[in-house]
Amino acid sequence: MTTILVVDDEPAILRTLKAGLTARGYEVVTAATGRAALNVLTSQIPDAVVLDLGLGDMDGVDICRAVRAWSEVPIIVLSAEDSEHRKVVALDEGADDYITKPFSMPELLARVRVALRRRGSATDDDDPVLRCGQLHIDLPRHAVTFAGAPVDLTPKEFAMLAALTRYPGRVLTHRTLLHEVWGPGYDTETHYLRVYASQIRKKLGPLGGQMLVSEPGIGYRLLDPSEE
Amino acid sequence: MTTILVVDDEPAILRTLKAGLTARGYEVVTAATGRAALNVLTSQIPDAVVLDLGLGDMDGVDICRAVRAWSEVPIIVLSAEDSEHRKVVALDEGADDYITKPFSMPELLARVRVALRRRGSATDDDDPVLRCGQLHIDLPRHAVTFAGAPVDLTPKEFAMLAALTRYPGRVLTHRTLLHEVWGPGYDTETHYLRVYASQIRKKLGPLGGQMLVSEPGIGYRLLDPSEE
DNA sequence: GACCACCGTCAAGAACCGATCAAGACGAAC
DNA sequence: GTTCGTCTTGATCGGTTCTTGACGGTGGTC
Repeated sequence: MTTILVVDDEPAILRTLKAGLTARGYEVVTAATGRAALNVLTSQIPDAVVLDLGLGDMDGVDICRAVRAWSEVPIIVLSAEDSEHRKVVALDEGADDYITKPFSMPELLARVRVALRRRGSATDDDDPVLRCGQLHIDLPRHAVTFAGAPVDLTPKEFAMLAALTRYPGRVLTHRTLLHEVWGPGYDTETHYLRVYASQIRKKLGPLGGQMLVSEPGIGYRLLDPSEE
Repeated sequence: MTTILVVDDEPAILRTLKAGLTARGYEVVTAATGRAALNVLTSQIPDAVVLDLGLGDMDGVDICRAVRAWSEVPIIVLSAEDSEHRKVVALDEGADDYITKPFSMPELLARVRVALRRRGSATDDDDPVLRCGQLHIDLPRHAVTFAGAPVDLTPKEFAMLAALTRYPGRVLTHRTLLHEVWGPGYDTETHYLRVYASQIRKKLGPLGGQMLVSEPGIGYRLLDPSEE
C-alpha cells in the first residue's frame, strides 16, 4: 500500500486532498500542523509528502529542511504564494516540486505519480513471491515451483492457485474463487472448480496435490504446513 | 562538468536559456528540433534535459517517451500551454517537471538543481548497454548484436526487445508491452505483439529466436541464460 | 440398501490464442 | 511524385485451453 502524508492547516483543502488521493487508491495520513507532521514522520515514513507551505505553527521550508536531515522521501510543496523567491528557497531546501494554489487535482495526482515513480525505480528488486510450504508462486513472473521443481500451469489454473495461496490455510468459498478467476456471472459454475482443482492437483504431483483440499459444500483451501 | 541539453525551436528562448545556465557554470548543449535532440541523446547523455513541448517536427511528449526507453535522465518540460491535460500526459510519459511559460529564470534554475540533486543521490550505474546472454542492446545507439553479429531492427522492434531486455527472465504482460512500445490506448492490440515477436525472432536467428518466449494468456519474456 | 448431494476424473468438441505470411496504408526522404 | 522502409491489418493454420457432459466414488440420511 502506498502511503501519502498530507499536511495542511485548512480543513477544507485537507479534505479535498484526502478525497482525491484516496480515490486513486493511496493510503492517506493527514496532519494539520508542522509539529504533527514531524511527529508522523518520525514514526512512519510515507512514500510521499504533500506539504502546504503556509502552516500556523511552522514555516514549511523548515519542515523540508528538517525532513531532509534524515529522509529522502519526495516532498511536493503546495503554496498560495506565487513568490519566485519562496519557490527557489523551498526547492533548494529539499522540496521536490512546488505547485501554486489554486491547483488542479489531476495535475497534483500526476506530480505525485512522478514522485512515486522515482522512488519506485530506486528499489525495484523485490518481486513478491507467495509461499505456502514448498509451494512458491512468483506473481510477476507467473512462475510456480513446488519443492523447487517448476510447475507448468495454464492461466486459469495459475489464477486459481494464486488466489488460494494468497490466503494459506483459509477456506475460499466457491463463489469467491469463481469470482476471482472467472469474474462475475459464473457464481454457480462450481463444476469448473472441480475440474481445475483436479488438474492443479495432478500437476502439483502426489505430494503437492494433497495441499489442495476441498471443504465440502463450502469451497477450497490450501493447507499451510507452517500452521499445523 | 555538468551538462544540460536544452531543446527549443525559438532561437530567442534558446539563447536566454543557454545564457542563464552557462552563467551558473553548466555546460549547455542545444538542439532546435526533436530530431536533433534525439540525435544528441544517442551520442551523449547529459545530466538533465530542458525540453520545450512545442517543437516544429515532433511532439515533446513523444520525445519524453522515446528517451525514457533507454535513459532516466531528468527531463524538465517547458510549455506555452497551461493545459492541464497536456501537463498530466507529459508527466506520465516521463517528464520530471513541467513549467509553464512565461517562466522565471531563477525558478527554472532551482528546478534544474532539484533534478540534478536527485540524480546525484541516485545510484550512478546507468550502463546504457543491456545484456541478456549473447544479446547486447546499446540503448542510446539503437544498436543490437546477438553473439557479436549486428541485428537490424526497426524502431518498434527495438523498443519491444529493449523493454523485454530491461527485465530479463521476467514476464511482461501484453498490456505492459503495448503501453511501453505503442503508448496508452493500444491495450487490446495484442496482435501487434504477435507480429513483432515473430519478426524479432526471425531477425535474431534460430538461436536468438528461442530466447523470446511467449507465456500464453499473459505476455512475453526473454529467457535469461544466467538464471537457469 | 436406496437415495441424494457433492466431489473427482476423464475425454471430446468448441472456443480461443499465438505464429506466420502477405498485402495494404502510411509517412519520410529524395 | 516516386520510392522505400515501416507500421497496420487481414487471413490462415496449428496448437492449447476452456467448457461441457458423462460417469464413478463417497458419505450422509431415511
